[in-house]
Parts: sequence; C-alpha cells; structure tokens
Amino acid sequence: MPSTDLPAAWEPAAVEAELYQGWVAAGYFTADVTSDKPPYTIVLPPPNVTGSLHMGHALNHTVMDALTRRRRMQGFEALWLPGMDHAGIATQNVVERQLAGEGLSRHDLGREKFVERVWEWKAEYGGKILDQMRRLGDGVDWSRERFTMDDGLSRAVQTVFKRLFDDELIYRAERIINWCPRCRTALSDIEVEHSEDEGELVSIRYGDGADSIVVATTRAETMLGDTAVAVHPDDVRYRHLIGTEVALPLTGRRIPIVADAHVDPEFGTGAVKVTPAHDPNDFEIGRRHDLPSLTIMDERGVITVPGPFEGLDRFEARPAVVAALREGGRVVAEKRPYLHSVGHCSRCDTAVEPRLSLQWWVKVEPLSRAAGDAVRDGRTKVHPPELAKRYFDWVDNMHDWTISRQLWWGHRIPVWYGPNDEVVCVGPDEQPPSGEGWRQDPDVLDTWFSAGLWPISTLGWPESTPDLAKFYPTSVLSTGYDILFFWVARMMMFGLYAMDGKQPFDHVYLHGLIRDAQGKKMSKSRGNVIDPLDWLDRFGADATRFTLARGANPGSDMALAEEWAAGSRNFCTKLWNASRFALSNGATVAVALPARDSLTDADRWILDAADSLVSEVDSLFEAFQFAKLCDALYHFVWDLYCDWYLELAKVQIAEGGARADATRAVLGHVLDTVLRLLHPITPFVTEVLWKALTGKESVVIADWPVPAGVPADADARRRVEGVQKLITEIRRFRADQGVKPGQRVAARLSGVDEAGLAAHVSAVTSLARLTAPEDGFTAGASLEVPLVGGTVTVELDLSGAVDVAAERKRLTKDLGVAEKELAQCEAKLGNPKFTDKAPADVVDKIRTRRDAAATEITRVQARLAALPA
RNA sequence: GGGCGCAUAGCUCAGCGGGAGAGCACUCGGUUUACACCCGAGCGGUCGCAGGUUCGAAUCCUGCUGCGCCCA
Repeated sequence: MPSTDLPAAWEPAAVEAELYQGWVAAGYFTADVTSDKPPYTIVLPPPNVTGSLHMGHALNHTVMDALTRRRRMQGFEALWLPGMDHAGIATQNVVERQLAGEGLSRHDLGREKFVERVWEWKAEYGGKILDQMRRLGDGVDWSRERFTMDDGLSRAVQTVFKRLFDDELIYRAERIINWCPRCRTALSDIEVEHSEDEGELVSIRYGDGADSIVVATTRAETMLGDTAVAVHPDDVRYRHLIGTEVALPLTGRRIPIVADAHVDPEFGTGAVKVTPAHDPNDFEIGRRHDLPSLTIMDERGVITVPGPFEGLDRFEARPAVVAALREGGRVVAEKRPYLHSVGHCSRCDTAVEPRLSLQWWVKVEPLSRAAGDAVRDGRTKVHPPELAKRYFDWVDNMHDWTISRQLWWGHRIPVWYGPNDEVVCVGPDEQPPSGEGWRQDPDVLDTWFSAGLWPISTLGWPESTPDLAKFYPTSVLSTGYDILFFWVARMMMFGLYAMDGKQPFDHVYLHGLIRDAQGKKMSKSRGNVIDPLDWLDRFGADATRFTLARGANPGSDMALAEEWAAGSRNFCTKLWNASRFALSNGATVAVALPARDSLTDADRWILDAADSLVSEVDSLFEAFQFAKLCDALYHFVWDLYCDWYLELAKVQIAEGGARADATRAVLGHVLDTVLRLLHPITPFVTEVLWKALTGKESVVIADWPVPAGVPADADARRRVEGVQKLITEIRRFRADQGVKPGQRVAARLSGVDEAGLAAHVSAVTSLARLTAPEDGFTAGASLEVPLVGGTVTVELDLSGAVDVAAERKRLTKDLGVAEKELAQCEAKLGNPKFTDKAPADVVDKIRTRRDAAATEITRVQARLAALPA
C-alpha cells in the first residue's frame, strides 16, 4: 500500500556493497588538502597485514567512522587514513610455515629471496582486512592508503633512526633480553605476556659438609651456567661462607659465594644461584660482582654445554638435570607442581627464555617524559580520563626499548660495521660505506618502531608535505585500552620527537574490550568468539555497528551476544518502516516549516524533542559517549517518533487540508533530522532513506543538523504528555478488563476542557480505540485520570459485565503506590531537621508530592468504596 | 607482591547526594490501514556485606567479601 519506491523490507545484504562503491567512486572520503575547511584527521591504527577483522576492530572502526562522518557533515575536511603494518614476526611466521609445507626453510632461500617471497605472499593473501573494512562501511580515504614497508614510510623509519642515533638516543648494548626460542628473536618487555604456570621448585645442595649451601630454582637446567651463589650480606647463616667457593654439582666447576644486598633472605633458603647469562636479576648481580656470564643454550633453547646434556632442548634438559642431581644426592627438596609466573611470547605463546645478547635499544627517558608531559599539560586529552593514570604509570616508568629483531622481514637496521670495528649509521640519502670488510647489521627493527611513526609517516614525513601541514596534528587516536602502551605511547614519543614537540593527536579515545554474553573474554579455546563477518552477513553492517556503538561505554568492556545484533537489526527495520509510512503519507522536507503558531501541540512537541535530541547527540559525540548517544537516538525514534508522533500524525493527516500538509512537513523534517543524526553510526540504511526522502545526492555529504534555537513549548509538551497519560490509562483499563486491543469501545469523556485537552479528543479516541457515545450508551464502567490541569473522567460502555475483581486489583495497586508515596513524604516532612536544613525547593517538591498523594488516596478509596461487592 | 577497576531487575549495563532506569529475556492480550524484526498491557530490585558522614546515601568515606584487569 505505501506509494513509495522503497522496498517493503530493508535488506542490507542486497544494497550495502553497491552503496559503498558509490561513495568511494564519488570521492566522498577523499580528503582535499587544498580545501579551506578546517581539518579533522584520524589515522587508523594500522592493522596487521596477516590479520582479519575481529570484533575489536569492528568496534574501533565503528567509532572512527562515526567520528569522521559526523565531522565531514559538520563541514570539516575529514581525513580517515587507512593502511596496515608489516607485522614482522607474524608475517615471517606465516611465510615460514608456508615454506615448511614445501620442505624449505628461509635459510634455504636466503634473505633476499625470502623477502621477495614475503612480498609475494602479501600480494596474494595479505590485507584481507581491507576488504572487510569496506563491508563495515569504513569511510576511509583509499587514495592515501599506506603500508609500513612502503618506500616513503621506510624512509621515515631510516630518518628517525639516524636522528635518534645522532642524538645518542639509540645505542647498542649487551643485556639480558626476552628471547623467543621459536621465533628466534628478541622481544621487548611489552611483547611478553606473563601467566601463572605450573612448574617445579627444586632445592639443590651446592658444596659439601658444613660449607654446603642450598639453593632453589624452577629452571634447574640453568645451573649449568651458574657462576656464583649469592646471599644477603647481613644473613648470619651464611656470613662465614662469603668469599669462599663451592663446587657446582655435575660439573665440579668452583664458583664463589658472594654477598649481594638484593638477595631476599626471607625467600627460600636465603641463598640464590646466579646465572648471569640467563636471568635478568642474576645478570645485575653478575655485573656488580664482576662474574663471568656463561651462555648455556643456543638460539633455539638447546643446551650447548659439552657433556651429557648437550643437544637437549631446555625442557628435556630440565628433568634430565634434576635426575642427575637426584642420583648424586644433591636434591634436598622437590615441589611439584609449583605455581610461578612465566613469560610467553605474545605471538606464539612459547615460554620466553631470558638470554644475554647484543641488541639495539632506544633510550626512552627523554622521549617518554615528553610523551607524559603532552598529556599532563593537556595538549593531548585521554578519554576516559581515568585511563590517563595508567598511561602515566607506564610512560613514567618505561624501560629502555629493545628495537632489534633477529628477523628478515622488516626495516633493516641502517648501521654498517667496518673492518676495524667502525660503526656507521646511514641516513636515507647517504651512501653506505662499501669495500672490504663492511657489512650491514643483519637485524630488522621492531614493527612498533615503524608503527610509532604512523601518524607522521603516513602524511609524508620526513618531507614537508601539504598533507602534513594540513592534517597534523591528528584529531583523535582511537584504540582499545589494552594496547594503550603499544600505540599511544610510541606514537606520542616519536610524534613529539620528530615534529618538534607537536603532539601527534589532540585526543586519545580508549574503548573497552569485547566480551561474550557472560562477560568472558573471547578466545578460540573457549569457543565463544563471535565473527563480525557473520554478523555483517546476517544482520547487516548498520546493525553490527549500532550494536557495537551502543555497547561502548567509556572505560568499560562490553558483552555481546547475537540478541544484541538482532535488536539493532530490529531498530533499523523500525526506522525503515517508519520512513516508509512517512513517505507514503507524503512527508516532505520543506525549506521552511509552517509557522509555529499554526502547528499543533504534537507538532511542536516532536519538533522540540528533535531539537533537544540534536543538542544531546552533539554533546555526547564530543564526550565520546557512544552508548548514550545511541540510546538517545533509539529512544527518540522508537518511543517518541514511532510510538507517539506517527500515531498522532495519522489523526492529523486524516483531517486533511492545511493540517495534513503541515503534518507532512513536520514528519519529513523530523525524519530528516533523525536520519542525519544516525548516519555516522548506521550509514547504509540512512543513506537509502534520506535519498528517498529528500531526493538529494547523499546523506554522506549532507549538513549535520543544528538546533533550531526556538524556545521549547513547555505547554505543548505538558498537554501531549497529558494525552499520553490519558491514553495509557485507558489502555491499561481496557487490558485489565480483558477488552481486545482492536475492539472499539464507546466512551464518554468529561473534564477534557478543564484539563486543556479539548483539541486532543480525536487523538485520544483514535489511539485508545474509542468511539463516540451513541444512543443507548451505557456507562458500565468508568475511570478517572488525574492530569496537571484537572482530572479527566472516562466512561466506557463495555457492553457486558465489568470485571470487578480486576478493577479492584488495579485500584488497590494504585492505592498502594499512593500510600507508599504519602508515607515517604510525610516521614520527611515530619522531620524538623529536614524542613530546616534541606533546600527550600526540595521541601516544596516533597510537599507537592505529599498533597498529590493524599488527593490520589482519597480518590482511589472512593472508587473502591463505590465498587459493587 | 604492587597498582587499578567492578559488584544495581533472570542476563548485559546506565544512574553516582534528594521520586530505582534501559535493552534483552519473561507473562498476558492482539490479522489496530508503517512495522509480528511488530503493537498494547504487565511481572521483576532490603542497588554485595558491615560500619560511618549527612536532615537525606545505590550515589560520599572506611573496612570486609567476591570477581576482573594491568604491572612485577
């Protein structure tokens, strides 16, 4: 029946792809660097080239898209810049696995061929996520898509490395680092995840007789590399042993007993074995006491000490060493299982092996201080602000950063070593030294090193490009709070350093983590992962996005389940159907609305509500309150526009003439406003509907709504709310009396004029399914509805027996509510401390409530008394 | 071990000094001319526990219990 071109149902799958291609083809997302508009920039935290879209991405992308789409509509030159990072370890792992399938290792290919192979892999399989972003509707500027291994970005990496090197903020040092024996590379602290694992604690006696000493360890095999035993200098138990030597079991090697204040005498026996090459604390002890460092494993974690354990993996060597010690009577105690903290590689979950090794480091202190200061002095604001503390805790206590990785895929360290131990760092336009004996450092840089440059390198740095001038600093960086340290801290450090102290972003928005319906973390092993692609297929992009945005309360995680997405899909459908109704009834978007005084109460009420919705959505957007703004929109569309205004509009349109025309204009105006407000969150359905409503090109480039600035009509609102209450009470009465919802009931209203609702009788009649009283009308039942202006009495002809029991139950319930209210109010007013100390307006309000409750009680009691027995 | 956060309706969460809210779920009724992905009406909470501050506490403070996260 609707006389519109709109299909009867909203079917996202049928139109989303085409709409998206249309937007891209129209160039809506391509930022114009020559524009006079103020810039608004978001760089996408680059997803991993090996990755595919998960719910965390979907949430983050929804946020960024909503922010940029709104700003674009507000007249900003909005740039949302996409791209990917090269993910050194992950990508190398993927390609090595592929090679392994062919029976090859990367060493069989050699470095150059291997890197070629990675590029081939990227061309064929990499960047799946980019297509998935299109399905989500991401309004990114594809013309500016970047990859961290691109020439320009690589140049940025080399440039900043050289600068840091020359500023002595990059150095090379031999230290204990986190080593992944599977990836065979160093990891930074942040790439190590700790968990409480079951292991063993073995107590071993070193030396014999009175001079022996017992130490405990969870990594027994490391005793092969012990070069001392340490005790606390004040520990009377061992004071006589300090300076002596004991024989290391199994090897017989003699090692000293040293005194070190960092040993905790309370822990275990108070004596610790010292393995400087395989433990960070021991390394420090070794340094203080000038102990040798014995490396006992190779890069795969295989024992290299000549003897019975040589060639064993560390986890095979551990029980073998314990067994040998046990055999020699050296094991004093064994505790198994023993729960202790173990570090794991964040990429492959292998237990990290602390390893002495020569690596490149960033001296972070001056950089991290600047990164902290930018937030401290408000140049960059963190949302929600509570998380700033966590940021400070991190950047203010940051350790130097290991940036070299023993990989082939990545930015190679631009340092050459000469035949006479020369070390030359080469800048981007410099020729590396050549000749006999010169070689480049074989390692590459941590992926986060290039990712940290992302906000500047993508805009063209180190060149002074127009993009950089126009779009830097960026406006917002959005990411999950779990990777605050990865993205935010590093981008801040490098951005500030490279851009002379200009912060890389004005705002940092940190969203929560996605969880399942029970609030549990999603994980493959739990089997509770929800695939956003599945939702995109089944519910559409808009529903997926709305669900995510609606769950995004600042600082807190969100639980997701299919029901949420179904609810959002229902919301889109509701919007669709409401729009079909409006359009089929001739809703229009006029240049100017009819004069306000020619409009009805309902018209003014919904226009005022739409106006305040605009203000509310605006301030919520500014505060990154996505959940609340979604709720506000949902409530307005469903509970105000659909449930009430559309129903009232039916009555007004039925009047015909100017009234109907004005109603069509209001219907269209409000719908237009709502569609534009919703567009940043649900771009697809709003696009189709808005084009149908306005006939214009695209809501993507429409103006963002602004409040009309007309003072709200409080009287109209009061009367509409009175009408609503009256209708609801009649419906309640009908339901209690078992009257079918569709059945029309003859009714006589009185007191309507006194309540100021004379103009609304037809609305009440229509929405409460009433008919005018005719001859033979019998007022078999009646109800009273107290309103602000007066009480309206409704007499109904139920043409049958009144359900007295139901009526008594209803009235009794009403009485109970009123009595409770009265008791509460009187308790307060009877307390002189309350009347003395509470603000006058509060006391007045309670008095008013008390009086209303008292009146209501009298009224309801009278009704109850009048009921037949 | 250090730090942080959370405990409000069956579930997921808002509210954070003056009348306990939302979505979903649930119950009842429904071919009402946009919509059953819907309409109408309902049910449901001593706001974790114990103290304290206040005329007044879900809301502020202290302690406890339970859960979660980050760091070591």
